[in-house]
This record gives sequence, structure tokens and C-alpha cells, in this order.
Amino acid sequence: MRQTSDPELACPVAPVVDIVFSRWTTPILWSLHTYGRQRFVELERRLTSITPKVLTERLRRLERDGLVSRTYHAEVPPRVEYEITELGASLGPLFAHLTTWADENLARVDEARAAYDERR
Amino acid sequence: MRQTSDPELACPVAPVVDIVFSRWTTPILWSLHTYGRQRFVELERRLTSITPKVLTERLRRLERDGLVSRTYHAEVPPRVEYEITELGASLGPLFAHLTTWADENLARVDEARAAYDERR
DNA sequence: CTGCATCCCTTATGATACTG
DNA sequence: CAGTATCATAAGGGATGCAG
Repeated sequence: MRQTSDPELACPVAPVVDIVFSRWTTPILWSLHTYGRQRFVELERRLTSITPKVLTERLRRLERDGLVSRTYHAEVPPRVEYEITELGASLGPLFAHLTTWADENLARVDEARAAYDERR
Repeated sequence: MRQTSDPELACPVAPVVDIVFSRWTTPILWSLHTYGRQRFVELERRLTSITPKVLTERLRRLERDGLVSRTYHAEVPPRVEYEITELGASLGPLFAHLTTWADENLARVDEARAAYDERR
């Protein structure tokens, strides 16, 4: 939980940020949305630098928030599959909007940084 | 810096998240966008629980990224005004989109949480 | 394979006091 | 007013080992 209740008073988007934009959540949602239902190891491999501990934590949280669903198959060895829910998929247009903004403006951010750094 | 370079490989929105959705950045941008140009103290009062140290850090970063501009008036006492830039303001529609999603889906997240918690 | 339990460490954030 | 400096604390995340 990065944002506490107070910032929310000043900003209506704060609660969403807390749910959707915590660390690792966008890459996880993006993977599930783009490549479909996946096993734990598949996600682990795709998010190259994540540790199993952290991946588990994030998936639990996303499951609790209703953005991801978890299916356990009692086999040997066990198989667990994760899939984005309808609620999670409803973030799709938002992510697309975000990508568009990035394409159009990220270069300007870089320029601003370069200019700022040069001034010192 | 919450997101490192690796998650970016798996997710095109990760870089934007890093810039726009770090802690305190949305309340700050929201305040400047909604209430216009403001002094340091005004922001401090609006974001009720932020400390001057953290507010300074965030404003510096937003300034470096070109989302906020800082104007220093050499008076006694000194007066410093912060204002959202054109680049910062270009996030407006995105924030609106976010707010819409929140209005429509936050209740479903709450339900999912309640259901999840009850299952244990 | 999936993932929980520990331990440990770094970093981020917060509280407090103090300057130009 | 607009910060800076210092210290304290908590949270995030990595490493390792083990269990179902």
C-alpha cells in the first residue's frame, strides 16, 4: 500500500493508483492480458527479474482485488494457472491510453531532463 | 524510482508509471491542475499529511521531468510558485479516464476483496 | 512445480529541528 | 516563506531453504 488515505482527499485518482499502479502490477496484468492464461513459471520467466516470493505476493493481491483469477490443478507436479478477469481486462483501454501518451510525450520528458541536468 | 529497466521489457506502460504514478505525484499534479498556480505552503496545506522534505523532493523531480515549472521571486519573504506545464496538463484526459474507471469499478474491487477475505 | 517461512539488507519515507 | 540537514523507522525486496 503506497498511498494512504490522506492523499486521496486531495486527489480522486489516488485510490486507483494504489490498486493498479503498484510495483510489478502493470507488467503482470500486461502479460496476462497480452499472452493469455499462464502458469506461475511462465510469468516468472517473462518478468525476467522478479523473484518467486514477490511474484506470489503480487498475484495474491491482484487476485484479492478481483483483477486476476487463480486456478489450481491438483496434479503431480501441481499446475496453477493465472488469468486476467473481466474486471482486469476492463483496464485495457486505460493501458492503451497510457501507451499513446507515452509514445507522444516520453521524448519530451527526456528532453526536459537533459535540459534540467545541464543547467546545474 | 520504483520501476527498474527490466519490467519495462515486459510492459510498455512501465516507463510512464514510473514518471506519473510515483507516490504523491498524482495529488500534486491534480492540485496544480485543478487549483492553478500555487505557492509551496499552499500545496503543503492542501496535501495535508506531506512533509516539506518530501514535497520538495517530489516537486524537484516533477520539475526535472518537465511536468511542473518553478518560479522564484527574490522578495522578502521569498515567494516560490509552482505551476503545471503544458506537458503536465496533457495528462488531464488520462486522469479523467482513470477517474471514470474508478467510478465504474472501484465498488467491484471492494466486493472482490470482501469475498476473498471471507473465504479464509 | 508452486509457493510459504525466514532472515537480512537497502531504500523510501517520515519526524524533527534548524537556516537564508 | 521555502526550504535543508539530520536522525529514526518502516516497507520493499533479495537470498535461501524447505514442504505439499
